[in-house]
Amino acid sequence: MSTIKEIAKRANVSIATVSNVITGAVRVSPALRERVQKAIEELDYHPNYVARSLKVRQTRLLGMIISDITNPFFPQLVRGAEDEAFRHNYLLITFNTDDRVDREKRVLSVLRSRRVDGVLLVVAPSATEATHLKNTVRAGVPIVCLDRIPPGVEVDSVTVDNRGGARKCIEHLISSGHRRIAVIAGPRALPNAAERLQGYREALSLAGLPFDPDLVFEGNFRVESGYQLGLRLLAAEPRPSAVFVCNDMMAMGMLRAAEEQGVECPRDLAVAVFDDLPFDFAFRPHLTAVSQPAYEVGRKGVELLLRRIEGLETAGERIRICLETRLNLRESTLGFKFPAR
Amino acid sequence: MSTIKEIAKRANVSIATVSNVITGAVRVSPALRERVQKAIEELDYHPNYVARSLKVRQTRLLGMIISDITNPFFPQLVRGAEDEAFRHNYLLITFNTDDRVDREKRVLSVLRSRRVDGVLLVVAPSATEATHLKNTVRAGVPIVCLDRIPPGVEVDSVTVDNRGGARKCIEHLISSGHRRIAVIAGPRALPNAAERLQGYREALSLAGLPFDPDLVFEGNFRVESGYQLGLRLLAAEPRPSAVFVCNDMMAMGMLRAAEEQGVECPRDLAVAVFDDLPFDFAFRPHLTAVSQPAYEVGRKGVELLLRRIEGLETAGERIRICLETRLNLRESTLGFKFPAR
DNA sequence: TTGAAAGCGCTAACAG
DNA sequence: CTGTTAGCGCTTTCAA
Repeated sequence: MSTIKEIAKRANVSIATVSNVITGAVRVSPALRERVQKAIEELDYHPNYVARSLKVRQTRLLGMIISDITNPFFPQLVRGAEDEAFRHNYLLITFNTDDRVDREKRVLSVLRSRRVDGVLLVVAPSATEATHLKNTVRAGVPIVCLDRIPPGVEVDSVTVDNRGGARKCIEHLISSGHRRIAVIAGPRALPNAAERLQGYREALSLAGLPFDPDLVFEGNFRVESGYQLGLRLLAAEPRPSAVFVCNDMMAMGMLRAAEEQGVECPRDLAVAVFDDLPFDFAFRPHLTAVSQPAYEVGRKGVELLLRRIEGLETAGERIRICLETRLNLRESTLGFKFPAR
Repeated sequence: MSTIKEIAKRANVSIATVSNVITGAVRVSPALRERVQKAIEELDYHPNYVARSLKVRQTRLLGMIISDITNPFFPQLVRGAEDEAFRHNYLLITFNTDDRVDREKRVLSVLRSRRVDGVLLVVAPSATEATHLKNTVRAGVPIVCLDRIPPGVEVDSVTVDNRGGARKCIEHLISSGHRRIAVIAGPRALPNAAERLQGYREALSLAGLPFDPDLVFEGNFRVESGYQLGLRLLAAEPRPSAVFVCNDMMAMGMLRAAEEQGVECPRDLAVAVFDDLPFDFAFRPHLTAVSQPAYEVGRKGVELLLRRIEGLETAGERIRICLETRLNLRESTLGFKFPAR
């Protein structure tokens, strides 16, 4: 690969001049500019961005840490971030932590060595305090948290209204006549899981319905736990007429459990889900779902991060953006009919 | 952020010694090593990998170019690549091209400037010759193509056996008694789409069945085209008893079309798909599908790429790895019953 | 405008 | 074993 020196020699100018035509920061006479451009063309020259990064102390690299790209919520998120980043000439380095804090720590350390200009982070749930996050922020690496807000750390974030989304959803079930509404919740250590459960309780309380702890089944957001809890839930006496499942993965497990037990949705059981799969229309039945603006979370996350990086936001003032959800009503709840008494 | 100089000063050693304890390449006495490590700890020092990259002419960065992370085939692919890369201390920079060649060109140029050590590429289909690929290879940047092999370029690749997978699938339909089997194919410009169609024809031919061009519907791998072609297909007279859809996205469109037209699968129509969605168990009906080892394609792609980078493979000899598919039989075809005559 | 030169933070001879 | 030093390829003063 050719270097700036070779271009300079071939074009008979100094390396400074080559640099000037490339960056465009300083005016260069048309004659020289043309000679330089010709040389660049002929040698298929691609300026060494590593050297540039070292010099200008800016890599235009962003780290993106998520839990698992294989979880259908994340591709949209990542795509939104990538599009926005690329638009501003930033590149994204992505990582999966599988929600493990040790992975997160290691990745963050790697990213600091790489001198990324900023980090987009979907935090791994963790009971212990987040010193690795604080260290990173203190070292001057801006972090924007997506989807989840880590407790006890002052950090910018873009999230969705989990509580409100869940509440709307439960209100729909209540107004459809349901009274015994079970919930398959996420791990309580995850703030947004907790918020969804809170929305559930809030809706009940607003409607004057009692909260029954026996109707709360706490899972871990994975398919398998949805399946196991689904089995337990279906065995409850009397069986709830509706379930609210707090994420898509668990919903799929739950649906499989129902199928196995010969419980038909929506005939025997209304099901509503937090998270709207992009492929819902291929499901039977189509699921009533709280839809999150995942693409927008990623896009806005980068937008905010870049403003931080460029110092456009007031230092010391954390920004929290919260996006709205939408409730999509479909047959998994609309198709349920209460038996005539 | 602190530098190697500051560590050296604090530990009272030369910067070379600091470098030596970090890289571990040269022996350092325990006393000095300890002092250095203490200094690193205290200053929360993270070696500047940018500077290192410049010096050693190696970034340990891999570019990964896919068409769209939002397409459910790719997350697995990317995950496999990322896991394998990270295991070897390489990082992945990912891009979406939406199958547009202009994007691909631009991305490749960016990656060359970034001095990535290698590129994993899912090529955008293109009629024109791939000079940008050739240039990149000629410049010494190893490329491994995944999933698709660009025609006319000598390049390593990891793909799956599209032809064989399709053939197995059609053979299953034939042995189930189907004779009028339609196919919703991918764009013929895409080699793997062409291969799937070829597998279809091969199976027919092997079974001594005639090939009917009217039963071939060429789409573009997107949901919408599956839907449109589905409508046309269902209107054919006499209606085929089975359809083979050449990717998951089109299958979903096709299923929607069937639902709208009141054609029930598998009662009225058997459906088989190339691509097995990870969420098939949530679908009704469960789909008979040709499953691709996407994770493995990504993983093996990185494995091969790293061997190239490290010069372990014979130069000038291109390597083509082709992975097997698996046919998963499910109710979308098994549930079909031929009417008694 | 153009060019000479210093230096970004690190590694790798090389000398001691 | 430890330290000195010359770059890696670029940007950016500063003088001319």
